[in-house]
Amino acid sequence: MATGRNHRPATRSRGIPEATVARLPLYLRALTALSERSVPTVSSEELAAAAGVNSAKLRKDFSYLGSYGTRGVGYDVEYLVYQISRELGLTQDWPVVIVGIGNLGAALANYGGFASRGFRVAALIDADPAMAGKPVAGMPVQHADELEKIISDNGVSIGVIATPAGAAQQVCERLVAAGVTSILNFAPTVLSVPDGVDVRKVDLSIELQILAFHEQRKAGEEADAEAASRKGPDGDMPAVMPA
Amino acid sequence: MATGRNHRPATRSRGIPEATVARLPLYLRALTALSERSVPTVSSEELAAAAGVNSAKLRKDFSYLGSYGTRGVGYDVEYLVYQISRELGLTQDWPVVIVGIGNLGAALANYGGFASRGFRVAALIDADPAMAGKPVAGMPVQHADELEKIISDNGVSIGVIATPAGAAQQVCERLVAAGVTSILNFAPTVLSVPDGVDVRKVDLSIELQILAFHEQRKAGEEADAEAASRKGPDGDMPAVMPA
DNA sequence: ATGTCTTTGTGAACGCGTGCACAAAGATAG
DNA sequence: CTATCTTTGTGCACGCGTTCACAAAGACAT
Ligand SMILES: NC(=O)c1ccc[n+]([C@@H]2O[C@H](COP(=O)([O-])OP(=O)(O)OC[C@H]3O[C@@H](n4cnc5c(N)ncnc54)[C@H](O)[C@@H]3O)[C@@H](O)[C@H]2O)c1
Ligand SMILES: NC(=O)c1ccc[n+]([C@@H]2O[C@H](COP(=O)([O-])OP(=O)(O)OC[C@H]3O[C@@H](n4cnc5c(N)ncnc54)[C@H](O)[C@@H]3O)[C@@H](O)[C@H]2O)c1
Repeated sequence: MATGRNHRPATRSRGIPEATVARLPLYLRALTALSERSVPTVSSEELAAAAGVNSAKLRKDFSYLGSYGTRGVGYDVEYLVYQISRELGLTQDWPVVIVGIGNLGAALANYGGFASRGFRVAALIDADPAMAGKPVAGMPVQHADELEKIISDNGVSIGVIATPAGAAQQVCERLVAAGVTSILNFAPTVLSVPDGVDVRKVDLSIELQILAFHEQRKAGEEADAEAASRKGPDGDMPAVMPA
Repeated sequence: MATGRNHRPATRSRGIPEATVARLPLYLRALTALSERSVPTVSSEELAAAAGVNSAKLRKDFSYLGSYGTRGVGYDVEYLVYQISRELGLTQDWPVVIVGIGNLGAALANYGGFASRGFRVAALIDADPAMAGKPVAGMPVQHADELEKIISDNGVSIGVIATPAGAAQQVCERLVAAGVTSILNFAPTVLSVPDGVDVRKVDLSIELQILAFHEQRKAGEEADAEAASRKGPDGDMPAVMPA
């Protein structure tokens, strides 16, 4: 994702739409749960309910992968787990580095959900000399000076940034220069990267603000319903622009 | 967001599209940075670059809020900060509770970015009796038994779930029953909620899997380019379905 | 073998979001 | 006051994603 670009123009990789790719992990999680309960087959209706999506959407999503269902029966759970895993690239091992081992970075390092799929934390990296060598989640933190060597030695292509916002762009550039081509960014900044590098962001603050917007709207609608008969339809908005 | 529904059918609140709402916090962040540098006005082109979006998109987004720009000049930074803050509901105080004070919950509690906008951590809640009373981020953890009282006493309408996946749905139901109408979910589960309750999810595992997909595709394209002349266009896929 | 019944896979319609391109607005200079 | 120049606000077209609705496919019973 390059500077200022946040939607993929023609990246329907092998014809698989981006929106579908984003839902495959959801299906995979639901299927894994079924697999653990030894359920042999599942219908699109049942699986869709478990994944929290529309069944027509699920069938269309699967149709991009191929015809893996059996009409009148449904989908073979184990087979579908394998197919989706393969499509997502989870049949191979993905070494990941986490940069910035503070509150959040340490929590991520301790997170078990990493290893559960093919992701393996290859190294924890921090710029603070006091952190170097300290064990976090049973793994010694390495100094940022080693970044390039770590990436190269372990063949890391996915990096997680959990540094303060001010350091994120610089860390990003070092990661990319060292060979990382996918970045998961937790710092509240827009990252600029060259073409061919994917960036996904997780931003708590943005999520909360979106919730606040809808929350305010709900409160406003209640108030509107109450005050509807008293005033005009327009609540309170200065029509003129100051300054 | 009700069970299985993940896009808002007719929620263009006052005509503001959901996609626009999701970008407003991005603009707000860029504008705040400009404001701190005492920049008086900014053009759509400059602001769009700072926020990492297309300038036409930015102008269209702002047009949903009203005509706040001046042709030939641009937008007044301070005024726009105020308007967007107001639109997002950030001019008021939003008390938030965090449920599940483990690795992640503690990191969230320690996160400074919460208070920077109108969000205030009203309480930290955990089910573990050993946690009760223990200070985290300078605040005593309260036991889950107190959940309903805390929500009610503080007028909390936004809840953050950072419990294990198995507990999330149950915690969610208690939050909703107690009056919470917006939930930010970090647990890897699909939450079922009644109409009128918004759920947003943050899922590290899904983000990584999406990155892995594109990563695999990049690697595959390189391999394809290399092996293009040797084999047919279809790499390796069993055409038959087993079992 | 034939019929019934379930469920998939997909064609088609629709709506939303994006980005182009330009007319209108207003600032600024002469 | 007029001309020029910059930048906004938006009409329009296009493409993606979602959903409906149904024909085709196959399982299963008789
Ligand atoms: N804590 C949260 O819950 C939370 C939530 C959302 C977003 N964030 C964001 O995540 C980031 C980290 O948050 P945190 O609470 O862990 O902060 P923190 O201050 O606890 O940790 C940051 C760590 O990054 C290290 N660091 C600084 N510069 C570095 C560099 N150039 N290279 C390598 N390491 C470097 C620091 O030494 C420190 O250990 C911040 O950008 C924050 O805004 C945090
Ligand atoms: N740690 C991460 O980086 C990370 C990343 C992504 C997702 N997650 C998810 O976030 C959640 C929390 O992760 P974690 O690493 O902090 O786990 P954790 O086990 O460290 O913490 C979970 C906490 O929730 C508490 N809890 C359990 N049941 C509860 C209940 N019914 N009510 C209130 N509290 C309850 C536990 O006592 C514990 O303190 C998990 O669902 C995990 O999958 C974590």
